[in-house]
Amino acid sequence: MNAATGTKSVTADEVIEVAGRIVDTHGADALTMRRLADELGAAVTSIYWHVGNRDELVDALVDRLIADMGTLRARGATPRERIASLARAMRRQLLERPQLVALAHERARTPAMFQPVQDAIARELAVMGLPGDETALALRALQMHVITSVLLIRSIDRFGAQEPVDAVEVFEFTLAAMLDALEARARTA
Amino acid sequence: MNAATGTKSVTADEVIEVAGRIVDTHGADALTMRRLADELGAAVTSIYWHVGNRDELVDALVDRLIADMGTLRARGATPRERIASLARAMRRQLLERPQLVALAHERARTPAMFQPVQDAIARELAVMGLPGDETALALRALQMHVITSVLLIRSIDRFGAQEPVDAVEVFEFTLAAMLDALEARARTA
DNA sequence: ACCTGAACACCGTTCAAGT
DNA sequence: ACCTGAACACCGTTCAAGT
Repeated sequence: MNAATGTKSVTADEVIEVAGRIVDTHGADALTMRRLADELGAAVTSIYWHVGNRDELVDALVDRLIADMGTLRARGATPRERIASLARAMRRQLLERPQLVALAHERARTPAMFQPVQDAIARELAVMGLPGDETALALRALQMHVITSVLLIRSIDRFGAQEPVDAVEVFEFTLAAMLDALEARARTA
Repeated sequence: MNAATGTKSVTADEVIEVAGRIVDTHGADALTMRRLADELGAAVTSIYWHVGNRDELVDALVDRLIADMGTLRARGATPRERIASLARAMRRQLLERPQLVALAHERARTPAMFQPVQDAIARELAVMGLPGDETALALRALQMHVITSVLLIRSIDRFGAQEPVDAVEVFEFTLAAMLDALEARARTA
């Protein structure tokens, strides 16, 4: 507390937390320095002292998202089922904070977000018998599919069809198709 | 030409065209009313008279993109090859103006963009023998795949793998996997 | 019908000044 | 070390005033 002005003292962690709440509930555009200052009960300029400028603040937000991503565990007996379970778990986790995921994606931090599952999936692909030189492609395709289903979650329902299609159904259809293809590749190799 | 002020007269078409060039070459964020006015050689406020506000201007830009999308023709002998050719043609066309595609997507106009190919692909799916009640899902999945490959084009290369993977390769892998799955569904039905 | 500048309410950011 | 208000250069938009 600042005795002279009557305004609260603020920490960097506090700034980041409130900023994260604004992004989660009102979207990235709603994160303005003035609104943030208001909700913190501090002057706009004090934010700059703690976290640098808006760009660095968003970077800190993304860093925290990545750090918060707990290590996901594979479930199932076969490599196919274990890969599917990892993809679903990742998707579920990312869907809790889609706004922040979009921010992370814009800043090319998607790789970092996928790091926890990346190695686990690669291991399952090896068990499955996929040739080593096809692992990179498979990982990329799977990651694309997961991130897509999170980033495009809002639009998929109104994707211009006569009947509405469930987002999960689309996700599962393509995931199954990819796993079929990977198993086929492993079999012929 | 306005004789009194020496500034050029401007038409709505002109505004939209210059705005489109700014978006294509410098991105959507670069499209500010003041910059647009500068490049047009007119006052900021005259833009409002011709195209309404920024929001309506972007809508007009998207409308024009959709209108410009020529009807794409399928190539190949089999339904599978014809669907693949439509997906590739669509992708190629959208890749010419990725910034505008992103704008159209944000505004939920993706369905309209896909309208030209939507019907053509549905026809091929019917020839292939896919049950009618699975057509909507297949269309949605294919559209998701095409739009993804355009929207995520910038990030795919740095997607955090050891070796870089070609974007076209990822696109073709998943496309082939989906077509395999659809053919299998058609066969068992 | 068309174009204009002035004005308003927003942005992010810098900086000198406080304690 | 931490917080502040004033000021600057940007935004989009409105409006009364011109021709």
